[in-house]
Order: sequence, then structure tokens, then C-alpha cells
Amino acid sequence: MKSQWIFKTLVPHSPSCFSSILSPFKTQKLYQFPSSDLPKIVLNHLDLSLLLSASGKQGYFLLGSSIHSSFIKNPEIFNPNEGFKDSNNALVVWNSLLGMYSRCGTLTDLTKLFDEMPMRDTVSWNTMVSGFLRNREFDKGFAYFKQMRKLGFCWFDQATLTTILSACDGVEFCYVVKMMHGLVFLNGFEKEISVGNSLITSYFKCGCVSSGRRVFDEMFERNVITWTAMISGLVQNELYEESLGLFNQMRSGSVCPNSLTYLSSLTACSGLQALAEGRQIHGLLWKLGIQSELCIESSLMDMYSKCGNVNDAWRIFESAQDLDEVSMTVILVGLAQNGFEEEAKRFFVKMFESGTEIDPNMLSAVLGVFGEDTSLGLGKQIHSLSIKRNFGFNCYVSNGLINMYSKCGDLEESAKVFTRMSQRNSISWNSMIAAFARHGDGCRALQLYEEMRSEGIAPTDVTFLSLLHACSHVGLVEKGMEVLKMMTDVYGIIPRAEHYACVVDMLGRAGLLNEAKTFIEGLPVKPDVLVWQALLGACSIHGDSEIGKYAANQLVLETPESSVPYVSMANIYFSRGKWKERAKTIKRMKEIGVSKETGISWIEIEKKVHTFVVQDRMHPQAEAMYGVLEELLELMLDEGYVPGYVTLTRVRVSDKKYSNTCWTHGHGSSKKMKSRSSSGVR
DNA sequence: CTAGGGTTAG
Repeated sequence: MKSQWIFKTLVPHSPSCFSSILSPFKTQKLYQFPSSDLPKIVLNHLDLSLLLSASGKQGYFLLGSSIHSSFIKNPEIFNPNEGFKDSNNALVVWNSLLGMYSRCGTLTDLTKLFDEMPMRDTVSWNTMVSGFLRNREFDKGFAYFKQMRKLGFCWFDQATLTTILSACDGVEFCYVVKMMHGLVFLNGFEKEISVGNSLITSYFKCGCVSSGRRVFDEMFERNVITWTAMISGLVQNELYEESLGLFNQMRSGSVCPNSLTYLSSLTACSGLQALAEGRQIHGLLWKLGIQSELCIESSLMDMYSKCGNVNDAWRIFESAQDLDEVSMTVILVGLAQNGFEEEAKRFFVKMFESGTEIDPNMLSAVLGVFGEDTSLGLGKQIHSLSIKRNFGFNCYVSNGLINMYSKCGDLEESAKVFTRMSQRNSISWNSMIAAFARHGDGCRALQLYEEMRSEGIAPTDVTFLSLLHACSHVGLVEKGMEVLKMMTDVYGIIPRAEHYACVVDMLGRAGLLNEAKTFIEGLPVKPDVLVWQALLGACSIHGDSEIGKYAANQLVLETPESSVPYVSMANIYFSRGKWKERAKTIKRMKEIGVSKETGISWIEIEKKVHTFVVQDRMHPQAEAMYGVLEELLELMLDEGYVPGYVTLTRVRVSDKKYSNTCWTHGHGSSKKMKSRSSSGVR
């Protein structure tokens, strides 16, 4: 009875209506259709094909294969005089079955059915091609394509082309796309709008931007999909400005944007951090009344967060009627990247406790929040959660774990995660190299880099940044210079300012201040703030007032409002005992009106956050704390630790000769702390 | 045939 009801109810609707009605079948182990119910009662061939296609799209393998089994039990439905009457009608059903297996990814069933089918047409062959390609069995998929052309049973059509093109989603398929493009022309499909759309999409996914543009320019006719494919393709290739330009061009034309177009344009605004444009699109969405679609809301929240406006993002979040994994991840990352790291972590815990489905994306996002000042406890819990949920295969999650452990101080656990990974991408390698670098193990960092090369993984600019960082902290100056040379000569990666700053830092730390200065002077590009800061920092370490002054002057030119050059110079003079110069520097700093934001630290003890600044004695237990600190410092001095000059000037603990406070669980500017406590975000 | 989120350096 139940099945009859379902069939009668479903048939008139479009497949997208099926999901809620069919959902009980997803989990049910087996659904037995009483053989008498099928198909004589209510279903004709079109009904069945609709139902099968819905089963495939929703992944209801059990329902789909139950329908198949009822065919096997009632073979008479394929008789010309009974069931489907016409062999063409029967073929539609056969093809729908194929499509169901293809979408469910059960390729053995798919092949078996295809081989057993009494007849096949182009749709059958296309389904085979798409089934294998969708499941990334490229050789088999292309083999079917070759076979259908060679045997001449069926000539391919435009659907074949779009099927193959949609499988081409990376640079490695560039040549396939070009081949297909050739076939398009040879077979006269160039006026077919869907084919053009597919070509655009595939070219952009393969990174062939100019080819994608050309297809667009040469198209005979363009619809929403054409424009949207173009706008989103440009976004995927980080050409945000061009993307927004095209969006504007589209709006002044005759084709109307749809939700998807707006989504892509919002992503472009996020990429550009273009708040004004983002707001304008928000306004357009209001006018259209589609501002509260879940996808749109997620995209808006993302845009506001990336533009540094979490408050607006939070407002949307609070007013949203629906939430899902994506929108929660968006707000989590938004909080984290706008200085609310603790809130982001708390948000995650709350979400978990309230039973929200946690997906791999969300896990990797929360792992990205962990920094030096985080205790390992929560990180380990997240690790165990990822094991329970079987997310170990996911590169993003594992990479996040590597970073989390290394930032929280457990280098060996990072290495374990790395070793256990079955699939590694370049970020996995970069993360592990960075982990060794962070822990001062330059040798293992370099060793891992060699391994990476022998595995055939191409290093990226970040790889070299980590390597330079590693060399810098271990004093491997020559090796570092070699790394820089290799980066440009062997891999053709153009160094960014960060790379140069790293080299300056490396030379400077090693005490080669003159070499660092010469290096900067020989740079092919104008040195930026980072470079000068690195030089000045090195001068602070070594107490070099002459080069320090040079660097500080350059820095003042670059960032006149910054207090860094003045403070650093004052510290250098202090360390050299040049009291007059120190006083003069501080006086000038005050005259010009720049001031250093007070550094603030905080620690969370039993869910209460305690904040303190330099020489802070406001806390009721301050004396006891300083007592402990002094004891710790005695121990450090015994171990041979030499307090740095910079910290000496800023921090004095009681009236002892040494000073320092490294005992923090968080640090930053007072401004940041203020915004943390005054915000309503909890 | 177009579509919202995630991991790396400092």
C-alpha cells in the first residue's frame, strides 16, 4: 500500500520534490516492492524514469536497485504488448536505470546492466562515459567514448561533449579540453550554447583563462549560464576585478542575473575585500527579495567577514532562519580571522554539543584557529573526533592537524599525522616543513624538502618561505642563499617581499648586518616595510645603532605613523648605554605624535580571563605572581638564557637586574582586547 | 552547461 501511495504522489512532481518524501528510504536497509504493485498499477515509462533519476540524484541506491529487481521479477513489462508497449519506451527505462547506477557510483552494476541491455543508443553510451568519469575512472570513461566513435554504433552528440568537458576540472585535463574544442568545430556544435558554456567552464577550471575568454567572445548567443560561467570562472582564477566588471556589463545588458550569478559576484567582492561593491550587491538582493536564501546568506556573511566586518556578518547569522554546515563554517572562520579566535573555538564547541553535523570542512576550519597560545586539550579532542568520523582521508583535515600540533608545541605528533596520511598535497608538505622550521629543526626541514622533490611534488613559494625561515633560525646562511637561488633558477618562482625579508632576517640574525644591507641595496624591487623591519630587528638583536638608524629612517619613510622605528632605536641605544640618544629618540617620537599601543597579555584560568600589562600590579595576587616569575627567571638564567635587550627596556619585574615576561597565554594590542570584551559575540 | 564554506609562511 505504501509504495502505491508514494508512486501516485511522486509522479506529477519534479525530481527535486522527491528528497523529503524519499528520505526514509535512504537509511532503510532494503525496500521490497510487492511485485504486484509494479508497474501495471500507476506507472508508465516516464514516471519510472523520473523516479529512477531522482533515486540517482539523491543517492538512493537501495530504492533504485529495488525498482530494478522488481523489473527482473516481472520481465513481462518489457514485452511489446504488455508493459511499456514500445521498445523506445523500454529504452528510456533502461537508460534511466543506467543513470541511477552511474550516479550512485556502483560501477560494477552499471557495466553489468549495460552489457545485458538488449539495445543501446547515444544516451546509453553517454551515461557510461559520464558514470566512469564522474567516479574519476578516466581511462575507462574515455575508452567508452573511443569505442562509441570507433564502432560507429552511435555517433556522439552535444551531451557527450558536455559530459566529458565537465569531468575536466584541473590543469591536467587541459589537452582534453582542447581536443574536445576541436571536435566541437569538426562536428558543427559551435553554435550550441550548452557546449560553449561547458567549454568556458572547463577552460577556466584548467586555468586556461584566455581560451575561456575567447570562447565567450566568439559565442553566437549567451544566456545566464554563459555569463555566470564566465563570472565564476574569473573568480576561480582570482581575477576578481575583471569578474565584477563583467557582472556590471551583464547588468546593463538584456540577460538577467540569477542567484548563482550573485553568488559568484559576492565571492569576487570577498576576494577584493570590496566592501562598497559587496554592499551594493546586498542591496540588489534585497530589491529582488532573495537576500534570505541560505546560499546567499552564507555568501554575504563571507563577504562581510573577509572585508573585516564581522559584525555585519554576525547580524545576518543571527537573523538567518536556516543554518547548515556551510553557513556555520563561514561564521566560524569570520570570527577567527577578525580577532575572535577564542569565540570561534567556543562557537565550534557549542555547535558540536548541540548536535550539529560536523563535516570535514568545518573541522579543518576550526583547526586553523589554533595558534601558539592554545592549549592542546581541545586540539586533541578534535583529532579524536576526526578519527571517529573517519575524516583521516581528508587532506584539509590532516593538514590542519599537522599545523595545530606544531603550533601547540607537539612536533612529533605533527610528524605522526603527516606520516600516516595516504594522500598528501603540496600544502601537507609545506605544513610539515614549516613545522620543523618553527621548532628550529632546520635539518629535518631541509631533509623533508629533498624528500618532497624526490616524490615529484612541486614546491611552491610558501615552501621556500618555510625553508628560508628554517635556515634563518638555525644560522644556515649559505644554505639559505642557495635555497633562494634555486627557487628562482630551478623553479622560476619570483620571490616576493616576504622572501627577501626572510633572507634579510637570516643574514641579520647571523650578525651579517653589512651583508644584509648590501643585499637590500641589490634587490630588483623596492624594499618594503617587512624588509626594513627585518633589518631593524636584526640590529636590535646585535645592538647595531649605525645600520639600525639607516633601517629606521627608511621605515619612517615607509610608515610615518608607526612607532616601531622609534621604539627599536630607543632599545638599541639603551643596550649600548647611549642614554642621550635614547632620550632624544623618545622625545622625537612624542613630538611627532606617534605612540606605541600598550601591549597587553591575558591568560584564561578556570574560565576567567585575567589581563595584564607591563609592570602591572593591579591584580590582587600580583606579588605572588612576580615571585613565581622571578623564580622561573632564576632557573632560566641558570640554564644559560640571556634576556633580550628589547624586552629588557619594556619590562621590568620588581627591581631586580633582569626582567622579562614570557609567561603569557595571549598577547596583542590593547585595542584588540577592548574589542574582544566589548563585542556582543559570544 | 552556471552555484555559498575549509588547510600552509609572517
